[in-house]
Order: sequence, then C-alpha cells, then structure tokens
Amino acid sequence: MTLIPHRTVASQLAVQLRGELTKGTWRGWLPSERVLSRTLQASRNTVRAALEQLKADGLIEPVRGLGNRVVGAMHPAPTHDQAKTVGVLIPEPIGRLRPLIALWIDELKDLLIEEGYRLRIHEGRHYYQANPARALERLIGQHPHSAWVLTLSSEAMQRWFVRRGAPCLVAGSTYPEVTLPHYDLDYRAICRHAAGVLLRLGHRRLALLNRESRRAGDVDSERGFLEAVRHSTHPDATADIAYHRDDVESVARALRSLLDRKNPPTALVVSNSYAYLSTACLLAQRGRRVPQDISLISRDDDPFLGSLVPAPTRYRVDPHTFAKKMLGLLLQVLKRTPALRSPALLLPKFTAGGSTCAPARGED
Amino acid sequence: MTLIPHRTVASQLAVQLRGELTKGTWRGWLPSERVLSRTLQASRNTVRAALEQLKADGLIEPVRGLGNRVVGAMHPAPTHDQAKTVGVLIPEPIGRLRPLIALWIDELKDLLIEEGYRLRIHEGRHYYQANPARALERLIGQHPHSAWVLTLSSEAMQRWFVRRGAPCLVAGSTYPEVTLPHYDLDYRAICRHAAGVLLRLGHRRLALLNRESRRAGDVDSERGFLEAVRHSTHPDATADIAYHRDDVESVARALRSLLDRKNPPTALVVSNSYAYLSTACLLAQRGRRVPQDISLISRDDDPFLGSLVPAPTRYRVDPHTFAKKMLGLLLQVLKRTPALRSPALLLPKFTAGGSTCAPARGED
DNA sequence: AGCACTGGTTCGATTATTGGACCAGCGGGC
DNA sequence: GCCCGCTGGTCCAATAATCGAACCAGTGCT
Repeated sequence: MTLIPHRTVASQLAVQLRGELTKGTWRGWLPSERVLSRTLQASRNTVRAALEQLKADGLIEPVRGLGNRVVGAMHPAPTHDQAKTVGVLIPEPIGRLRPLIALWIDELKDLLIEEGYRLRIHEGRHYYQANPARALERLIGQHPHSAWVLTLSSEAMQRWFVRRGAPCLVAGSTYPEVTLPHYDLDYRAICRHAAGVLLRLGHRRLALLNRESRRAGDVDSERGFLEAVRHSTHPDATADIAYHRDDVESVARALRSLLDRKNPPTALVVSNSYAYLSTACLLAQRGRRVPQDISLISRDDDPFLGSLVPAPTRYRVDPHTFAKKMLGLLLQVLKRTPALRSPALLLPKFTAGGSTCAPARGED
Repeated sequence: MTLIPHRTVASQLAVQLRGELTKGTWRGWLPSERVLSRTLQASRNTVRAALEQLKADGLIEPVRGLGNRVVGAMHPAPTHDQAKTVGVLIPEPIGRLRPLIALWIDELKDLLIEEGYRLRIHEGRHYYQANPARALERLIGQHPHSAWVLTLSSEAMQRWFVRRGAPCLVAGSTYPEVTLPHYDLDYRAICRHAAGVLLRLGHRRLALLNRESRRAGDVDSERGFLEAVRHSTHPDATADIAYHRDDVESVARALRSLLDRKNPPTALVVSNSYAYLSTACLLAQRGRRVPQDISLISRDDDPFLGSLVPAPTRYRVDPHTFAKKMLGLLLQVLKRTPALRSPALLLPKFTAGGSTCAPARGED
C-alpha cells in the first residue's frame, strides 16, 4: 500500500504540468493561466499554485504581461534524480533525547516515507557549538539532503541556515529576526499559564527551573513566566529563575541555590522532564514532600511522567499531532511553496496532577 | 492533456482500494476503518466515503460490529507478488512502550529499509488476550507481511504462530516447547546476578517485584532470582515475589503487601523501569530512603533512569546491538534459511548505582 | 456485566478550492 | 497619443472537501 504522494489538486496539477513540460508539449510559452485553468478544469488560483511549484523548480519563468516562459529545455526532471532525503539535526544520540522528541521524529520518518522521502538523522554536539559554521558547512556538503530539520537548535545554528539559505525547517522556536519556518509548542503561554495556576492556588514565591543555555523556547518560557507574575493582582508575588544543564548535578546545584534562600519558593515550574525527574528525587532526598511542602509543575511532557507518584501536573502533547504539522510544513519547504507562513504555535493540554496544591499555612 | 477524472481524496482512495481488492490483498475482511484511516493518512470520514463507492460497486459488504467483508472472491492466489513488509506486534501504542523497546524497533525499521523491507507496526491489546486466534487470523489475513515480529508476546500468541506456521520471530523469550526463533536478554542470569549482588551486600530478605501476567522472560526472571537465593550459602536468606500490572496502582498495592509484612524485605529487584519509577516515588512517600532503608535494583534499563537520584543499579542494554541481532535473525526468517538456531541470549552489562548498599544494622 | 472492538452517524473547525474582482505591465490597433 | 485586450500578481469571500472528535449500536472476549 503506497500513498498517493501529493493529494491536493494543486500538486496533482504540478505533477501533470511537469510531465507535459518534460515531454516538450510546449515550447517558448505556456498557455496563459486563464486558458490552463479552463482546460485543466481548475480555478486560476489553483493553477497558479501548481505553476508556483514549477517556478520553484526553475522550469518556467513568469513574465508579467507576456506569460509563463519555458526556461529549462526539457531536463528530465532535475528534481527527480536528486536523492529525496531529509536530514534531521539532533545534539545527542536519539536514545538520550527525551522520548517525546524521539517519538515525533520517528513518526515524521514514517510519514515522509509515504511521501517518498527518507529521513536521515545526524547527531553531533559540534553542530550546536558557538560557531558551528565549519561543522555545518561540512555536513551539508557531505549530505545533499533536500531539506533540513533543526531540533533543539541554537541561535548560531539558525542564523547560519538563514545566511546559507539552505532549505530548512525549525522544530522549535526561532530567535528574533530569524525568518525560518518553524513550529513549536507555545512555551510562553504554557509558562504564563503555569504561573497563573500556582498564583491562584495561593503561592506567592514561584521559581522557574530553566535550561542554562537557553534555546528560543526557553527564553519564551521565561518571558511568559515573568509576565504572569508581574501582571498578577498580587504585588507580593515573586518569580525566581534558576538554571540547569539537563544533568543531575546541575539540577541539584540549581535546586540547592533556590531552597537555601531565606524565603525559598513554595512552587516550581521545571522545564525538562528529565530535570523534573531529578528534581522530584532530590526533593525526596531532602525530605521535602511534593506537593505538601512544595508544588511542582512540569513544563514538558513525556510518557514516563505517568509513572511518577504523585502524578506531575503538566502540559500534555500528542507527538502525532506535532509530527503531522511538521510534515505539512516540511512538504512546503520541499516543494518550495513560497507563501510559507509559520503556523500558530501548539498549545498543549493542561493536565492537573497530584504534584500541585495550595501552599502550607504559615508559609506565606 | 488528459484530465484526472476523480480528484477528491475520497475518489483517489476508492481507486487505490479497488486496486488492492482486485489484487487480492485482503481476504475475508478489510482492515477496520480506523486502521485504514491511519495507514492511508486520511480521516475516517474520507475513508468511509471511499468505501461507500466500493460498496456501491458490490465489492464489499459492511457488517455492523464486525467489519467490511470482501464479497467477491477475486484471485485465489494473491501471494505471488508479496510486498516486502514485516509486521511488528505490540500491545500498546508505541509511545507507551518503554523507550528502550521503541528505540530498537525504530532501529530495526531503519535497518530493514536498507534491506528493502518496510516495517509496519500493529498495536492492539486483543492480540494479547487469552484466546487471540480470531484477532490474529484476521490480522494476518488483512496484512500479508513476509514475516512477523512478536514483542512482549503471550504464550497463546506464540503457540498460535507455531500452529499457524506463519513466519515469525519472537523478540523475547519463548515458552517451553515453543520452537520459534527468538532473541532476548538473559533475564534468568540477570536476576540470578542481581540477587547475588544483594546477598553479597549482606541483604537476607530479598523480594522481586514482577509482572503479574508473566511473559516468558518474567518467568525466567523468577527462576533465576529464586535459584540464587536457594543456592546461596546463607540459609536464612528469603525470597519474596510480588506482582504488579505495570500501572501505578498495582505497583503501590504490591509494594504495600511487601512492606507491611512483619519482616519486610531490605532489598528489591524491580522488573520494569516504569515500575521502578513508581516504586522509587512510593518509597519516598512512605519516608523510606533509598538505599539506606531499602536497596533497589532495576532489572530493565531505560534512558530516563539516568536522571534518577540515586542512580539505579541496573543492567544496561544497547538497543543498537539488540536491533542488529534482530535484523540478522529476521533476514534468516525472511529467506527461510532452514537451520535457524536461536542464538545465545544477550547478557546486559551490570552497572552499580547509588540505589544499593549494605542493609542497615540491627535490621538483620 | 464489563470491556474493547466494529461500523454508522453527526458535529464543528479547518483547509483547499473556487470564482470573482482589481491591479500593473505589455503589445497592437485606433 | 489613446484605448483595448491580453498577460501575470494579488486579494477576498463563498463553497466544498476534509479532518478530528464525539457518540451510538452491534459483536465477541473475559
């Protein structure tokens, strides 16, 4: 069972027109768009969408007032002999990524196969370093993929892809003035909401346990978190931020720095589900009970969180939804559809768990 | 220039499905509409619209509660050009399996693609029920894969495949007298070793927290665990076994039954890393510290265990190694190499963590 | 009885497509 | 010059297809 790869009318027309072109049906100029729209039985807008793809392939060149000029003299489909592959950049072995990320990458891989593309995973810390130009240049030189997917991307990486102009899609948020197409969870809204939940429960000293080398999404998280506290109706509400590096040691350090204060926070929002795991364990070691002594919210979701006691209050994401959306955007990148608008961010579903409650009396 | 007659997705699907039907892909029953909608990447409504057309043609006959019956007996010999695909059976959505399992399945998928095979995942509890004959018969009728991979397989499932003679490979251990090719971790050796480690540390009251509906590997685990205690040089050593069902509730129940005894165990071996997670949390809730009050060993490995504090003493597995081995065996099954001997089991690497230590004084 | 599966049905939200309208550039005929 | 009719470029509102989710009723397994 194979899927029909491009099932929109526009793409069907594009395939058909490409066939006619390579067959040499038209020389010099294509029939006018209005004529095509009549003979192909499709609206002019749809025909134009198809022509757009041919233009992206360099097969035709529209001239205003004259028509669409046939420019490539019967290349036997220059896009076809190119290996139809997509590269994914990840910083760590897939087994060490969060399971949820592995899941949507896996799903995207399957979806792409149905579309006739192969997905290749490229793992390496050096692509994520401060100056990744050399590593990236070498990478895309060695692997002529049709497009790239950037996960957990750094600012330098995003800017390099903008500069280089290589077709790519950011799985995550983009930094200011980076115009790459992207898709992500709405971390700003999530953290704003999380802080709001905690404030409503009565907490006044909140803290966010965030990643140290902040990706765009982490920056947004901070923004949302601080917004919620700042604009709250409680002038005595405070927001602290501590940083970890995704490893147990640094989470322990960050947690200690928060708890050893004179007025330690009574509620934490944790920004990585592995870090949440570490946090829960470390709190238990210190004898602090969740949620009686301190409330926890996990910004990120992962299947294993369901096995924790108490169940973490968190924001659930369906990897399938994410993968489908990524596929749609990726196909736009691959077909070079020009009007590529980055869609609205995904707002995950808030799931109240047992890890949050009102703060203890006298604490506040 | 020819027009494409039916350009709606529904009509495309109808054409496609008609092709599959006349090719004789499915005998008896079509895959359920929900499954079709997933594999065809279309909504169920759309699939139903397509099926409506087939019904109008008299090719299928929907039966409420059962499925869509293939009514015309097309070709009696559909096996001539068998698609090169492999089916994998899993009991739960891949996102709910343990990450390690998802990882090796994923890797196997990649490896198979290089060999020219596609790997399809079939998820369903009903394949794992006490009498799965109907479900399995229907499954392999609907999906004529070249071979099947059975994960987390039940005894009934294994015996059905033996009886049916369908080419298959068991990812896991086989039950007595089941002669299917298989590959697994050496759970017997693992649990024997784990018990030995705990005994050497000075523990005398050991317990194994095992799965209730025991798969072959779990049975082996018990055997190894009991062997070690029984054959130890400490006549006062005891071995308890409690059962869980992989969910938090049942783990809590099992744990309570162990700890509420007059002489509760001082060391636990836990047989599923999700259950280990629950166990660690529940112990913390009861105020029992790990490892001072009770030692823990995780029989199974998973990436997230690395974020726990203290780090679980466990047996590490490389999913890559496992997948490679599975590929080799699978290729033998696919090519029907006659002398298919199941290889030696995989013995994972013991990794001492912080979750084990000598028992507290006076306890013993 | 309860559960998990099947097809049957409906709903609203989203998306693709339509069929217009209008603009600006080009060429030919007046 | 001017107008007219052609070209592609852009936008918009109405429509249709599609999606995703919910619910029902029938079936079989536990």
